[in-house]
Amino acid sequence: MSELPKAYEPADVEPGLYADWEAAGLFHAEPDDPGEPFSVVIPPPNVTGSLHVGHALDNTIQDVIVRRERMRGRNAVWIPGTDHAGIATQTVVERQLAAEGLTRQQLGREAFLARVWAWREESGGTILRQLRTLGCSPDWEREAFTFDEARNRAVTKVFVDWHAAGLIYRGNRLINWDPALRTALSDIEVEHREVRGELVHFRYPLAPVAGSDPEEDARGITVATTRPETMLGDTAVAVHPEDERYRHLVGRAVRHPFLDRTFPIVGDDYVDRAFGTGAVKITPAHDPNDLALGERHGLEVLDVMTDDGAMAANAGPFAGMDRADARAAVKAALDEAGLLVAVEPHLHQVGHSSRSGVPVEPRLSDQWFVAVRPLAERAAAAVRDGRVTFVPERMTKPFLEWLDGLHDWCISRQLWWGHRIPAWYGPDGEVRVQAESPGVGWTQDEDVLDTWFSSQLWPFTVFGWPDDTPELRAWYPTAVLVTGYDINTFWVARMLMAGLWFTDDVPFRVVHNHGLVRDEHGKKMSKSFGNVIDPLDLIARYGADATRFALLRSAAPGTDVPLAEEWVEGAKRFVNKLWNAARFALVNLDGRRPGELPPDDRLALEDRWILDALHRAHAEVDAAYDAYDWPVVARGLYGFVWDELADWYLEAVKLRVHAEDAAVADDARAVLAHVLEAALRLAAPLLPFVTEAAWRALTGAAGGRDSLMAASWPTAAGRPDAAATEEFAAVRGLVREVNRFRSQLRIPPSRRFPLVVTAEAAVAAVLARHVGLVAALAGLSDLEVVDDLAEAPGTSTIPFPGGRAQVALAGVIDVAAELDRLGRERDRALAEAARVAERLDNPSFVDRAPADVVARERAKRDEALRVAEDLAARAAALGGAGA
RNA sequence: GGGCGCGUAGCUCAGUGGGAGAGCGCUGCCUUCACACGGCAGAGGUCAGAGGUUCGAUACCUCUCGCGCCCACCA
Repeated sequence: MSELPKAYEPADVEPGLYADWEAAGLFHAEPDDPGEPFSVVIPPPNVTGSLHVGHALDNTIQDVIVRRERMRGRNAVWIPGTDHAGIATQTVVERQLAAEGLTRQQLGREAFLARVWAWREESGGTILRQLRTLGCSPDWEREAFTFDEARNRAVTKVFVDWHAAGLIYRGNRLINWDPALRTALSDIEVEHREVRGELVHFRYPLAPVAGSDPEEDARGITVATTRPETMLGDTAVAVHPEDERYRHLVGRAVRHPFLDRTFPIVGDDYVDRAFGTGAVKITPAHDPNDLALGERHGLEVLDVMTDDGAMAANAGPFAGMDRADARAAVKAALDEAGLLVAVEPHLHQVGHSSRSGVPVEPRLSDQWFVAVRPLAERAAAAVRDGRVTFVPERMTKPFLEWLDGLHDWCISRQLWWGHRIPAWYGPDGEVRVQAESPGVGWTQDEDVLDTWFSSQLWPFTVFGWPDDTPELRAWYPTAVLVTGYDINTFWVARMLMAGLWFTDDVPFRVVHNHGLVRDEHGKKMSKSFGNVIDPLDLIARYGADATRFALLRSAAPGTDVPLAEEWVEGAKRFVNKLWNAARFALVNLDGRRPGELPPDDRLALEDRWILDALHRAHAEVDAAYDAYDWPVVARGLYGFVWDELADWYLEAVKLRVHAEDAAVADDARAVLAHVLEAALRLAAPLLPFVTEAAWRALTGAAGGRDSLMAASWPTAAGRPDAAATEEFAAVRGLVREVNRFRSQLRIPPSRRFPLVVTAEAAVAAVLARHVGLVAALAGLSDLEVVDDLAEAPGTSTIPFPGGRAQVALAGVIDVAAELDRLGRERDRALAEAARVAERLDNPSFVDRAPADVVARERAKRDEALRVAEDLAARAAALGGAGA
């Protein structure tokens, strides 16, 4: 009879619903649609990518936010798109070429780019398609790409404008060079890794001067270095000017042992006298500190390496060697020349390219830079005055500190795939920065821009900037940026800087940082470790809802997200539970649709209680949604649906929906329909598929625009009723106690039996009002409530808010087990009483603690003592009976 | 070197200045008319350690130990 299958099968439901939503245009928004504008832009994934579990988390969060805002009546839009990902994409296509035995140089720039575009056309949409299976609801009609025509126009404008403002300049500066990729990198593309290296001590002989001591000259000066190969580019030795050991040598020169040149010993207080030998070899071309020192002393700058990290022609006998080989060769040559003094192991941090993994080479190079100071200051101000806030808040401080220490940003890359730099070089060496070529004879800069240069403009270029569009006016600034904390520096900071500069507004009001998805033991997922979880696989086996739920359940803001496949399985069970709650409703509602609640005087205790529980769950879940506190959202929904709605309310309401009295049944159905429907709405953003399927069945909605997606967000779903909850707790307490007996006595749930409960007046009154309910829930054939608390063997005392009751059970119980239990409970009660009594004996407590706390403690002590007495008496009685 | 986070049940984690919790796992019983992707019952914790504040600390402060992350141009 049921229209719904017994078990929820996501694969049968999800694709159809998604297609229906999309066809109905439910993802699409126009700037002049009704409602307060609300927007989110996707952190554009690399076109090369496919959906990994981190994307799944990031996009689930965005989807949940956007879906809820739509339901709240906002004119919400979520902009999808991809990033051209300069280095990553170029590498992928180069690898394909390599498989064909080709290089990009062989192809030439134009042909190579054509090839990348072709590849992008073919497989660039993969990840966005995969987002659909996850249930994501961006406005697909607004898809953008960081390297399309519109974005290119914006990038060029930004470059030209910043150049005109003096914020972009070309300079010969020390940059991070990736010798494998043969391009410059920015500082944040360098990862510092600890490396076991060597500190090599060697001597530079002094160049003799008139009157110098030949012995001292030969002994020279000993320096220490982790990079012996750079000595080929040394142009000075530096000592601390007040170092007694070396002061007399300042002004002398040393002779290079392998190259025909000499260079000076200089005094500079940059030198740390305590480190190494107190004398430092200076290589201005390959070390930032050395360069700074070199500038102070007018030193020569000798770049001794080539683009691919080999020693250059000026490296004498070492020319042509790879820098790693040169390191060993120089060391050997020093040893042979008798100049090697000592080699000691040395642990230190070495910068590696985050793109290719090879050690970065600091090199002096002609590159384009963004002068970040003025931009960073504006960004920091926006954070400090609260125009932008971070969730969680603790991300703020490191962000500000990072902005504070920011160096100029090297934005030129020696690649082909990317936005071309709009700088033109004239025949006479003149440089012009402008969108179009100045004319014949001018050639454009060969380099492209750092990928992040275009990504930083994303929140406004997706809305058509630099044009003044309706989209930009309606949806900018965006509401919240959802991203992992790991790219706050790469991306978030730069969007903030660019956004403030060009739009005079923040690009987003909230930065919501989530963590990284890890395995269930907090380990990073990696292919080599074999602990990678594929979200598409999870979706295929457990469904999108379960995958979303499992992710968000652990996704506390800013905290890494542990995930195990079993947990997704658990989430699926929850989805199935919700489904079956809907099935139950469907078969019992007898065609009734959710609508008005019956008047208060026709509500049963369980109705009033579940409405109170709904009220509390609604408040909790709503607040958690607002706070981006996903675990609390998930727990709140889970607890309400499973523990309260399914385990108690549905059981309780069965009595009445099956009642002969049609009016009674109808009232029960009304509440059931209302509560279930409200729960579906509250869960809809997180579990869009199962809730939609259930909601359609429940409401008879036709689909299309008649969708839960387009339904309104509950505002006052439940109603507070603390008294009902307290009264229902008495019912629950008694039912649980009976269940305990049943379990202990191994009485099957199907077997019904009569029960007599003796209780103190207050409790008896409550229970007497609900004998039918208790009997139904506890599976009793008959329930008698006696207003006279009696002590009897084989009974169980149940404390209730207003007093106690005792359950007397017919039949034989396991005396030994019961005595054991009574003993333990009595010990517990006595320990509790003793602890509370101790507290009450303390005059300071009685004086200083609030009166209600003291009163509660007194009651607690008395109750514990009484319970202990009861337990003792019952144990005695039971012992007597059993003897 | 600087900054941040975390140590609570076997595992993953909530939590609060006055009653130690959840999910999974584990044990026992149950084919109860929404669900065996289920129901009921149960076992299991010196809340890392020390000191301080307080009438009272798992919670607030300090320190110690352990784990993790980010940032950083000391050769």
